[in-house]
Amino acid sequence: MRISDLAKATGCHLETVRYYERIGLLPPPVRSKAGYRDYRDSDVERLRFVVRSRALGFSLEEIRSLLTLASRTELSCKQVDGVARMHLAQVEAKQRELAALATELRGMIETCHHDTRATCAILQSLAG
Amino acid sequence: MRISDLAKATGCHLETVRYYERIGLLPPPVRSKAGYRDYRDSDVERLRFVVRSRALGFSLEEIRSLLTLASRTELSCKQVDGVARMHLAQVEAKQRELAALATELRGMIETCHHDTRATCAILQSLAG
DNA sequence: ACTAAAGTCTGTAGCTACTACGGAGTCAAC
DNA sequence: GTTGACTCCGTAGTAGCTACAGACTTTAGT
Repeated sequence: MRISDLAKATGCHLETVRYYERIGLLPPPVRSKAGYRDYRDSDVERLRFVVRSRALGFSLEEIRSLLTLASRTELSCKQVDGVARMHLAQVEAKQRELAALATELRGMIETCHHDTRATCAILQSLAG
Repeated sequence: MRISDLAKATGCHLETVRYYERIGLLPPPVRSKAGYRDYRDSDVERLRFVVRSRALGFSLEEIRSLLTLASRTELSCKQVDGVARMHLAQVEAKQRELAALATELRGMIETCHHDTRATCAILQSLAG
């Protein structure tokens, strides 16, 4: 399977596949005589895992950890759970941050009387 | 006023001040004989505007626009309003995205029976 | 067999918004 | 005069890609 097939099978951008290999997130695949990358089904699985984890907002470092953890199937999944909970906590923190932002932005926008910029409530609010 | 004073007065990191100057967000200030930057009160105001806008999540390009708009005090603030509303819409979009993420993460975490990694619902969910 | 198009290779540079460094010069206090 | 704090500039690093350029290979069509 060539790199474009892998990309299609996973929904991952082709250049991103090479990037993931470069940073060691994907193992270097076998090469054809001409030097073309040749992927297996297991590579599709691994990259799917990465793509799905990225879609859930995990960082590449978190994904690296998850992949390492996943490889030892016989051990407890406590640490996996830990990574997921930690990430959820970060997402929730970001949610609170954005909620505060949105409230403030809405306040600013509502206060504006749509007059000239000299008296614009938005600009005044941004000025502090 | 020297750069560290400006930084203190605005809560902006010192190196960030130089960065903002380099990218043209702040005007190059007068220099002392020895080449040290010498800031005025108007620079404090402008940088405060930038810092506050950044805290509200505006991008540097949006801030650049806002600063340009703000300088023509006699004109309507319609465009200012537009920038703010656009930004709010982006924040709200991000909120929806994070809400979906959080829901999915919570589902994953709750489904996990805390057994071995081979049967871990989190890992299975990430695998697709 | 020949050609043209499509695919692949590597390495490098760009993006956002900073932050950190090295090595040199400057200023203020003791 | 010397120590320490400050400032200067230019460059490189961060995350997570994405986009080239220029060379090579494969594939499809004639």
